[in-house]
Amino acid sequence: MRKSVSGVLATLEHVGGFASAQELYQLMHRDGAKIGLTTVYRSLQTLVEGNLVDILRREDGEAIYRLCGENHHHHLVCKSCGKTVEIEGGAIEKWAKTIASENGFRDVGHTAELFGTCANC
Amino acid sequence: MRKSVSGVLATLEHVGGFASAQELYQLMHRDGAKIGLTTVYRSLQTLVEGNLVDILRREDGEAIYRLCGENHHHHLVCKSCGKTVEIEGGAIEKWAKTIASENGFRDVGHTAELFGTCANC
DNA sequence: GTGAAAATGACAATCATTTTCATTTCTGTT
DNA sequence: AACAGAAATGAAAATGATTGTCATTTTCAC
Ligand SMILES: [Zn+2]
Ligand SMILES: [Zn+2]
Ligand SMILES: [Zn+2]
Ligand SMILES: [Zn+2]
Repeated sequence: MRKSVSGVLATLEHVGGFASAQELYQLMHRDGAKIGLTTVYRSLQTLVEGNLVDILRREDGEAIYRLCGENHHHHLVCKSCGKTVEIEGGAIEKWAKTIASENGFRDVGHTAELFGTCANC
Repeated sequence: MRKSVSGVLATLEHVGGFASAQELYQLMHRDGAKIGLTTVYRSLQTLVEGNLVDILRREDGEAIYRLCGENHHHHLVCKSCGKTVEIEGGAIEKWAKTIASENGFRDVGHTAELFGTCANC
């Protein structure tokens, strides 16, 4: 694996959760890495193509990345105050698998997010 | 309701499924409507705030809109050839409601999409 | 009719992402 | 080592959706 790619991968491991390309770029620079923003984008693309990293979207459309195989969960987000609860998605995982096999699909991933108004709002 | 807002709403009804702001703007112009792109965005924002319209994201991050309460379904998309299957999401609807009430959330909506490789690819 | 307030739209600004392209680094060959 | 060609890099420009600005128009209550 290219040095730039493994550097981005290491940074993603270090943050633990989600991070955008811009955030990763800033983090790497704060740690003294000499990598360009373009290369961060290219490395992320490589990692996504190699199924090492998942890509999802923030609510504003910005792409965020996370390691595959990590503690997989979903989110329940309050539209008003932003409060976020991490959700175990067992039921959804099962559903995704069922639907996939019913339709002859392989290597099926999924996104699922819940959003509403929390008790305080 | 403002004229511009109901115009956007009508266009969204007419297309039936998902549409981006830019697409709606073009459609409305093709039909002779004199509405600015800015107002299309503002009307969509109003509709989303009024819970008349849902907002999701295309894979490239572009925002797409659809009427709430319409024949609600999810998608199973082939990453390779783009083949798309519409999915009845009964199990997900139930899951969303359960999670929401367990966490004291109200007015909970959700997004859920499946993506993989179809039998032909 | 008057004037305040809301709505509109042209245009500019913003911001993530992609493209371009010149330069640097790598890799194998003589 | 010297060389050539390929791959990788990054700075800067281009792109494209979305948002902000602000002068003008429309609406509405009095
Ligand atoms: Zn809240
Ligand atoms: Zn899941
Ligand atoms: Zn396919
Ligand atoms: Zn659903």
